[in-house]
Amino acid sequence: MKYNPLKIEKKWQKFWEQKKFYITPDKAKSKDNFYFLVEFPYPSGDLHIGHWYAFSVPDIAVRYWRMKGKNVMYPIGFDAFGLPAENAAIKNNLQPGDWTKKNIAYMTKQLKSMGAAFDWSRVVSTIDPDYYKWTQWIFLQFYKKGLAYRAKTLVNWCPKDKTVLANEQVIDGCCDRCGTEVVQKELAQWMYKITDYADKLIDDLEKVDWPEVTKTAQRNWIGRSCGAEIHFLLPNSTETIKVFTTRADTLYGATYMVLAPEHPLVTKLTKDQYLDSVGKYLEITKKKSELERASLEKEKTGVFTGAYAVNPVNNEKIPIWVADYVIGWYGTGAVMAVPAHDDRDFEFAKKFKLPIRAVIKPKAEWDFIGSAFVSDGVLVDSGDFTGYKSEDAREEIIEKLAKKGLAERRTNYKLHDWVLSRQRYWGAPIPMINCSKCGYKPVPENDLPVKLPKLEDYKPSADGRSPLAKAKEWLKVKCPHCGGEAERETDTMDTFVDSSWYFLRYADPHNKKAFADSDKMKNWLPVDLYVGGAEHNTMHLLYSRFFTKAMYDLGLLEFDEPFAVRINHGVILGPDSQKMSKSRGNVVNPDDLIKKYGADAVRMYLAFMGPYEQGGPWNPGGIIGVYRFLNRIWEMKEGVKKERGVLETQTIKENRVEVLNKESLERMFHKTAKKITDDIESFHFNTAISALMIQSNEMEKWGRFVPRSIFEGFIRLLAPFAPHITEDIWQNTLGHKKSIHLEKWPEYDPKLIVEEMIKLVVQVNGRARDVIEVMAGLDETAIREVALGSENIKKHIAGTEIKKTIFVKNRLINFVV
RNA sequence: GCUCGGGUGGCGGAAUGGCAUACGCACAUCACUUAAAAUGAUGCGGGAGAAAUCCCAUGUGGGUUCGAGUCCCACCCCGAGCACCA
Repeated sequence: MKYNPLKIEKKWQKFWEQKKFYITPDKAKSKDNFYFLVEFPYPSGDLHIGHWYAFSVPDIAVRYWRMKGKNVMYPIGFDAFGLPAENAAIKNNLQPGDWTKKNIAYMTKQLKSMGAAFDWSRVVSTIDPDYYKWTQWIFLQFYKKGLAYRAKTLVNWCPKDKTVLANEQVIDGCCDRCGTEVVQKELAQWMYKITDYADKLIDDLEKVDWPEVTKTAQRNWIGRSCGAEIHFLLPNSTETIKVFTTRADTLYGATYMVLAPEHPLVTKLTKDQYLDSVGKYLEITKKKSELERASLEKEKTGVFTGAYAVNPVNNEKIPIWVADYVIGWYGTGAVMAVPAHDDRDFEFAKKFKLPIRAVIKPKAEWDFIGSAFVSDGVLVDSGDFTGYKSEDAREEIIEKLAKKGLAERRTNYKLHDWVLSRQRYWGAPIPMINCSKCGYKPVPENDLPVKLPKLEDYKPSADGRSPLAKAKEWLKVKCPHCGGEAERETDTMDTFVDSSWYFLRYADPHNKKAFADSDKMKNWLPVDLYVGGAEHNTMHLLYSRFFTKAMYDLGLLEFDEPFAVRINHGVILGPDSQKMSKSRGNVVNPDDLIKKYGADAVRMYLAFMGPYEQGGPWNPGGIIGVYRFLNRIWEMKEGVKKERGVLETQTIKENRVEVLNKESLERMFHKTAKKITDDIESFHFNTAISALMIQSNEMEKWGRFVPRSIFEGFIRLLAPFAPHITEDIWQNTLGHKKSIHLEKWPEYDPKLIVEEMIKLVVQVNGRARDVIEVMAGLDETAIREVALGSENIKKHIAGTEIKKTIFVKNRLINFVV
């Protein structure tokens, strides 16, 4: 019978489902638990090859750890609320709920065709009221502790999607969903106080085994910088202007000050004759978009206010300017400008012909005409501090000013609080009630969930009012405080809120009384291994860490980092090396591939094509290689039905008879088993598959005489990679009664992976000149004798004297002449 | 500009400081076939040579070492993230 993947795969998938193999108990006798998490998909409607990469490749490791005797939980779910689903529903003229549920049903079917060891009994969907009840409940716990609050601030507004966005969702000034340029709007929004955790979020990165890229991305994103706020006095006034700086050592070089246009003192301190020009400047900046303002290409602009500030270290009067290169919300919105030691100030000073005064010098003489000197050095022209090193001067100057009340140490962060409210329909309602008498009051926990009402017209509106405002009946509610007439909050939550705790729910997905039972969480959490895309570095992964830390502080969790180990997978690109997209027409459809080659071949090829962290373009011709490999295994099984007890056979190669003996094949098998064991554990699936191919190439030489014991071991090694074909061979051909996926992983014998005969390289002057086959473990004297017997070596050292011999046991001998 | 990755055959890629190019794809020749597909065998970095064998080659230029794709220094290119954050 020919290899027919379609037929056998369906059959075994059904078998596994009926036998409930992958339904993971919370505890299993004498087995350690292993929580293996992959990012749950967003139900876009169709499984694409990227999903296969994300789920079927890690499934190799899942199946491996199960065979190794661990009780592995591999859950799956759907991140189903959110903008894209809603936009798709609008486009298709459907209810978002109908659209999403249809997609979930279809994708569930597709996911099952993957042959992954998902535990379908734990499936979680964020749109399920039983789920978002707890999303709302967690919000209320945060609210009670002041970690969720409402405030009016400048927020990112997407004019197309008609909603606010978190800072993390603005990419290069544009909405990360639709690409429209984001505008700044002052709106009252619900926020999570993630900034309270800025330090812990940076410092605790030490505790986790995550890729360095992810860690640095998070550190950069949080952007901690330690420095001081320094008070500049205004002449004839008690008022001061505070500036934030990390370079107090350059204070003597401050020649002017710059306020951001948003700074509250700008109009107040501007002198009469400058009011016109400053007013005009403020007008112009207001019209600029964030993107324009942030553009580095444009020339710096600014105006003088006519006012002066006094430098606290030397009582020098310096002019105060307004310029939009200073960011209003960061630090104090005001900076002291030290053009000699800051690139931006330098550029500005040159343009407006402001003085440039060097106060830090490297050892050598240095001229500031060309550019600013921004490194640390030694202070010059700095009063009492002349001669100090930068790093000392910083401390001392702050210290001195602090004593006079003119400075205080300060740490600033780039991180903003997380704006979680969205003026859109398709999300979990924020469980708050707005009473005209009492203000905002939380929905009593007993009334949760606040269910999302069905709305005929759920489209967003331009005025920033959520569509839920149209649900008149739903809106009306009694104030939980005074009992009077009140209205529900109409904003919904950002989807990232839903996904910030889903991994907790998998531990206890059907709990009606709590988001998860604490004993059940003990079984599984924190997550042992989390595999997902690098695009979540500063979003989902940061938010989840924040949730975990906040919930830990609330006493809801017993750990403060959610994911012990993180692996980022690469992205599969189209054959043209471009990102796959329908408009480009370079989308690879996994369903077609399965029909042609089977799920085993698809998963194996994805694992084989390169390092998992790397991803890369899909090569349409490549899959045939693993397909052929599986076919050869399929053919090979025919000869193995019976153990023939053959210890030796032969094959003819290049007209030479090659003698094959079972012992050396056995040794090779143990080496292969070790290689594959190590490779799976380190996620090097491509080299593991290569080792499988090498082993099978060797076994093929045996024709119909492949020793059964070795073949069975091989099938077990192959099982995590190609679960269907191995199951079929295991049960149907080899006649085992139980599933291969309940078998133990082959343990290799360390004694057998040591070769008896080894190929030892003979070098002359570090260049390989011969290879000799010798007994393993021979010492230098013996090897030297054999090596010097080689004709080619004799030739290379003829007429010269051996000055030195380098000998590496079992590897090489090198004669230096 | 800063931070983190990476640069190896026609292609995807392999190599604890020790035979560079494993494994696979593509390609070529042969076998099977009326033919093709499938399958199998052989070859496949460049150069010289009948061959044995030798020389050159891991982005570029230096260095360390008996020996460097691997370590160090400088530079070039590609990718990702951050970016007027004081």
